[in-house]
Amino acid sequence: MEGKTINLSTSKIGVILEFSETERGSTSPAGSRSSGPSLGLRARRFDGTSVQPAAIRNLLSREEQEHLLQSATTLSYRRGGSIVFSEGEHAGFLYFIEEGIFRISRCAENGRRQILAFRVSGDLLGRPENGRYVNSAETVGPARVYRIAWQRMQQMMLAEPQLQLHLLMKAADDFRQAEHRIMTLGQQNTCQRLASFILDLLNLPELFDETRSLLKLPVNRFDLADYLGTVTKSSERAFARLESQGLIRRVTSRTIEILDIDGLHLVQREQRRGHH
Amino acid sequence: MEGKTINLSTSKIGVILEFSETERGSTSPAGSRSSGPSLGLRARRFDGTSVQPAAIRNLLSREEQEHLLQSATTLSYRRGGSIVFSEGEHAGFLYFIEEGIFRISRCAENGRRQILAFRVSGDLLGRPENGRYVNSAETVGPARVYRIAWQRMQQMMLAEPQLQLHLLMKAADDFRQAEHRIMTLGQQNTCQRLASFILDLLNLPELFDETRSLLKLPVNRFDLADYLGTVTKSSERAFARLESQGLIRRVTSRTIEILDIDGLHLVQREQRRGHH
DNA sequence: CGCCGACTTGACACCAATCAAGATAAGTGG
DNA sequence: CCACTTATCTTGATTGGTGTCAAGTCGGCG
Repeated sequence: MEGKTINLSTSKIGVILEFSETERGSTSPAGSRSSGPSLGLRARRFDGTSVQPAAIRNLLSREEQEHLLQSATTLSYRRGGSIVFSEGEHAGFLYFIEEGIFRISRCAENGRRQILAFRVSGDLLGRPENGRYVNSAETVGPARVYRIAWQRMQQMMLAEPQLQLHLLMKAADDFRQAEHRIMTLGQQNTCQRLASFILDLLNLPELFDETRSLLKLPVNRFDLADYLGTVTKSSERAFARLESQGLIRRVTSRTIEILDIDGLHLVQREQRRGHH
Repeated sequence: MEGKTINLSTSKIGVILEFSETERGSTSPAGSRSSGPSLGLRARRFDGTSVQPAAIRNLLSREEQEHLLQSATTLSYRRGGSIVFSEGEHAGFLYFIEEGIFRISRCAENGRRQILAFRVSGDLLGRPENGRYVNSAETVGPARVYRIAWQRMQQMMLAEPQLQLHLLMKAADDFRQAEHRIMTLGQQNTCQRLASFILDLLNLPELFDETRSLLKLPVNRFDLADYLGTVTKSSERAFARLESQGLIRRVTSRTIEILDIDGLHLVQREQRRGHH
């Protein structure tokens, strides 16, 4: 499960681990699983919020980043469904996403899984709570991260106030995204949530072929349902509804053609219950 | 609307403003309004998560806190429904809650209001996004805050890394609470959400008279519905259901008797759809 | 007393979850 | 290369939950 040494384009890293797919990535009774294409995501927001990525990424100078990365280890994941860390584990590391999509999930007391968020390049994984991870992180397709021990991280934060500020803004950033999700889950029905999800994905150039208006869905139906807070049947119905309204067209199960972006925005704005 | 000078127990502050109630606190078409009793909340988490408040509050030494507060202005609100700041305004200040409950809300594009969170003593209000507030903050009953200009705050953060760390942990704290809400809104039906809300409130000694098992609800039905992501009718139905199951008893509209805490926990754990 | 706001409830239509079962695609071994 | 297995995607029928509209009740206040 480890050993192969490769070069990371943005920095020189010591130890490199290479993960092969070892197990099913899902803790859900639904038995979710993800596998996707090779994705090279940019540091663009997953949700629709307008944040200048550069302003956040450039909080650290080139040298500081290099310095930070000298304490880091790179992990590569070949496939989707690989577990980065699991809910309840001792939180040893902070992870920086270099490439790929990750799903952040948590199991409710009744056993149902909720996908709290998807994370993309430039995002952080693994904030601890009382020394333990409270969420699980798994890959959705091939991915690469580098990680730093939290212990080391804390030392560096004390020495480098800028690094703290970086983390602060990242946390605030994730917080805004979480608020966005609260709005979606609190006010929109399944169909609207799906429309919101699609519109979010359109912001990722790696998934959206703008010339042909084709969107590649990075997740399967189980993951999608667990993200939208519903079941596969309902998300399926939502697809059917959007298609019947002529807003999208299902090409394959993982590819949809976007026919009417403005229409999708209108769906979002509707009152929760049909049309009034 | 201003002028009266009083003493703040924890520090000496220069300018003191006293707010009288000036307007309806709601931007919702539902026309929500809150008024409550005088509440002196401790720095205890609103939701059920276990966080050591002391560990967070004591990040700053007594002297540092005093120093921080010398740049602060205290605002007092006599009643609920007072606007601290509104969504879209220029974000001039960071607010520290000294006493009282606040609701954090945002208007969706369709005009519906969502209450994202309630905030209590020890929490922060007014994180900006691109220089503007993205949420509105209003009082829920009498309250007192002190505020510091963000410009001043940034200066002090550069000089005091510990202050940054304090804010970082606060942001992470709010983030955890937001994740908790995502779980609730994504997986639970209205009845379960109400049970969760009630269980959260039981942690606030100011609202829960443990000896008589009486809980004072700090919000009206409109606020409650906007918090649970539903309408008054449904939250009312949820009350009726919990009452018919013998878990609570409605004494007045703002007071309920808690009959079976364990039963409320069981309701939370149910599958979303009834009983299976 | 009568107004007014907030709380409560009923009737109805629609949405969503559950249980199933069929259809499609992908991977596997002969 | 084809038949088989397997996983995933898709689709009905039923039942219960939820939003909308509307009407009625309670309590405070002038």
